[in-house]
Amino acid sequence: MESSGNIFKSNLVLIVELIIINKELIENLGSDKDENAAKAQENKNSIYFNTNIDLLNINAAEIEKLIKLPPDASYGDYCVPAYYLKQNGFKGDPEVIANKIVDFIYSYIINMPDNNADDNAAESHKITNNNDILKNFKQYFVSASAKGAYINFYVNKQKFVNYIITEILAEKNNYGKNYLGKGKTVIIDFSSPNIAKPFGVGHLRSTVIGMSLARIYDFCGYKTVKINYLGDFGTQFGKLITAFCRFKNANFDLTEFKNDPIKFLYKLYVKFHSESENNPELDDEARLRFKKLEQSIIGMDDISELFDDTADDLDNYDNNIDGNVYSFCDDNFRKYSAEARKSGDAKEYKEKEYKEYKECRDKDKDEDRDRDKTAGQEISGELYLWKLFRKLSIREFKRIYNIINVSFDFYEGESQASKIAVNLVDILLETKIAERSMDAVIIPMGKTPALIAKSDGTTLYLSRDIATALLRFKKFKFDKMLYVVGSEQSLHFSQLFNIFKILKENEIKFEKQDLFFRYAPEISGRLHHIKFGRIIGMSTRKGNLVFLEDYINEAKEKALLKLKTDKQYMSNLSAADKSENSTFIASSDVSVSADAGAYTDDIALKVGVGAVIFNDLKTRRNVDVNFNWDNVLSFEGQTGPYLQYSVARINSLIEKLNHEYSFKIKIENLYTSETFSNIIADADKKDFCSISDYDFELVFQIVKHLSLFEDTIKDAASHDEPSVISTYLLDTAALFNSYYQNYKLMNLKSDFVYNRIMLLISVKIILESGLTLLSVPILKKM
RNA sequence: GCGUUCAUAGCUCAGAUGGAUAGAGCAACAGCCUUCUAAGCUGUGGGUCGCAGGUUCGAAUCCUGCUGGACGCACCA
Repeated sequence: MESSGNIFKSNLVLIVELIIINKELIENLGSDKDENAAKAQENKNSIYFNTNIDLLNINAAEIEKLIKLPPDASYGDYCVPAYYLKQNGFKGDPEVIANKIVDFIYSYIINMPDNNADDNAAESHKITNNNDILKNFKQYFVSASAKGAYINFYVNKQKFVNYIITEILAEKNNYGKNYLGKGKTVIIDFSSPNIAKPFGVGHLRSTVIGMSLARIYDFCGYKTVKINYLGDFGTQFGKLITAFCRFKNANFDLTEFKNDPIKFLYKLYVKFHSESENNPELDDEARLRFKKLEQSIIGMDDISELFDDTADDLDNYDNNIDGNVYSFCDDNFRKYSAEARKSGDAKEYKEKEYKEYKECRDKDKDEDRDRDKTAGQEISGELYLWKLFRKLSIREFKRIYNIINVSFDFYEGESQASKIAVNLVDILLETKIAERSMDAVIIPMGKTPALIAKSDGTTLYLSRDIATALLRFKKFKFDKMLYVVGSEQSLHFSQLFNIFKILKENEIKFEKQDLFFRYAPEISGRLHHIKFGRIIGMSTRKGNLVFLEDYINEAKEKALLKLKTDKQYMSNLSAADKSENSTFIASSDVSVSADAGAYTDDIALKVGVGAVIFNDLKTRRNVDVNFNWDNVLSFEGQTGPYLQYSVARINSLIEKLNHEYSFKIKIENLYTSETFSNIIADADKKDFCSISDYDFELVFQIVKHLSLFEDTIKDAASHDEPSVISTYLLDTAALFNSYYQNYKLMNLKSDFVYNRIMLLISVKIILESGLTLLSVPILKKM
């Protein structure tokens, strides 16, 4: 299915095609060679220029790029810079070209009387068709002018307004959708918080940018897969497990662990770091514990049960916390660790470690089924605790994501890939793509080689990422994969992408490998790092790290304060309490009987969330943002609440007008019913702009802006940049608010008001679509 | 030192294949709630687009150099 697109623009495309194909004629206009004009004068019904635009070997999308918007509405509604046409064979001074083209448009199109199709029907089918192009152009455009090097076109404003509004009412929340991604799959890897740490604002940007991109790609017809790649692996878990076991007898408060496990673990982690400064033995133990963890996982035949996110184990944890948790704290580990360190010099020690590690892995290859059957019972303390921390964290993350309208199709983790990563390292060594360097394994490239295995044989972030990409390609055959990760990891991703490029160059070496590894060369070119700048100066007012929830709560409190001091809001709220039929509450989220306090609370939360999310999406990704509490907590100007407020205002206005004029427009069914189908059916008769020129210039400006929504979406998708939509929505809201303030609708003639309600609904549809794409909550009332 | 990236109004930012007069919002100042929600609207002031060259008919945008900031540069993720 094709998007209907903007008929004004597509007609202009056809005319530009006509212009290009008649290049020679146009260049000769006014010269001796200009015989056409004379002939045209003699016989107005004949066409003396080439109208067979099918001869043109350029597709419409390319032509569309030649069409721009003038910087000022007084210059025209669309324009074509004449210097752009030089790439299509036009020569000479752009100003002269522009003037000649405008002459051409007047003499051959605008001033030419309409042909009867029959006159030329015998001549050629194509010409008949193209006469329609000319007729359409005259219908949709009223004039053209040359100003400097530009050819400016003016639309028939009345038709334009009617057309766009009808289009929006017909398509509703599908307006602006396109099919760029039809049949394609895109994976979006975002958020990626670390297990056992509170969800900090550090991960907020990735989360909101990723979620928005997912919605945008979906809007563009892609199949999107949202993946949360949890930081659930690496030495840090060795540290955490070490701390959990070591400090359990010291300042260990199990009640705290039970009540808020994530914050508790975070404290533990901080404590580990302060202790390890004076006690490096702790770091050694942590590394070993991580190694044991990785071995436990690699030793498993089927790791999928580890990633089953259902809550069963957690119920068990809640009930048996004392017995279970303690039983897995392994005191003997300290002895083991100390002995290991004593056994010989460092190099020998490392080799011993690596040998043990290999043995453990090879056991798995021997397919020792009996051993695997009992693996569950022999679960190591490290594995148990890791699993527990992981599940607790996911439970907590899901709670937070729910608040900010974020969801995932899959929760993955680095741990899932470690087994494959280990095999992969071996293959890369075998194929001589990788080599050993100072006991570690590297892939040489440029100035900084990529390190894919540590000298003790354990995997690294990079090797796990290679493996993960393989796993995902096997599963989804994605066309594109976006990693929404901060720009500080640019080197990591350029190495990752480089590795896949190298694998592609060495494709032939993979022919003998398992099918799985033969995917590797396919992946090159499909991966993209969607980087974003840091948030600078982010700290609480007291100077500590900020957790997302505290951040949202602060915004919510501010909104609550504002609501409670807002006389209008409070009087409406109390009126709603008194009257069951109140228009105020009838279409709101909460029933009349519900507690007004809870209702207010809900609004405040959504305003706070809107402010927080929008703040991260309003500027372009790549720039570092200076964090400033006053800016974030401001609800005025270019903010999320301003947009939410605009929607609420539209709702309120429509409701009042609806009631006042008894229109019976069922706005609450806007997206679900056949609403407006009658209007759309006789759109030609319907006129959304006449009656008066009271407000028409601004109405036209608004509608013109609404018509740009489609292009805005494409722009946002092609640059992976949600802020394009943010900027667009701010302009939309500003136009609406200006209209709202300057043109009062109450007390005007009824059909005029009716038409303007259709305009308001169109604005509402665009704002709501846009806010949805950004995951900013939409409020019916504020 | 090498690499990536950024520098536009007092502040936060738009300005995306080079193109018409560089735009918004905050803040400042002056107005607007006996008619639709003032989380709003109207107006004023405010810019040598970091600096210096270069390419071009034309540069905030592209190239080079410089200055200043951020980030990264092998066993962390």
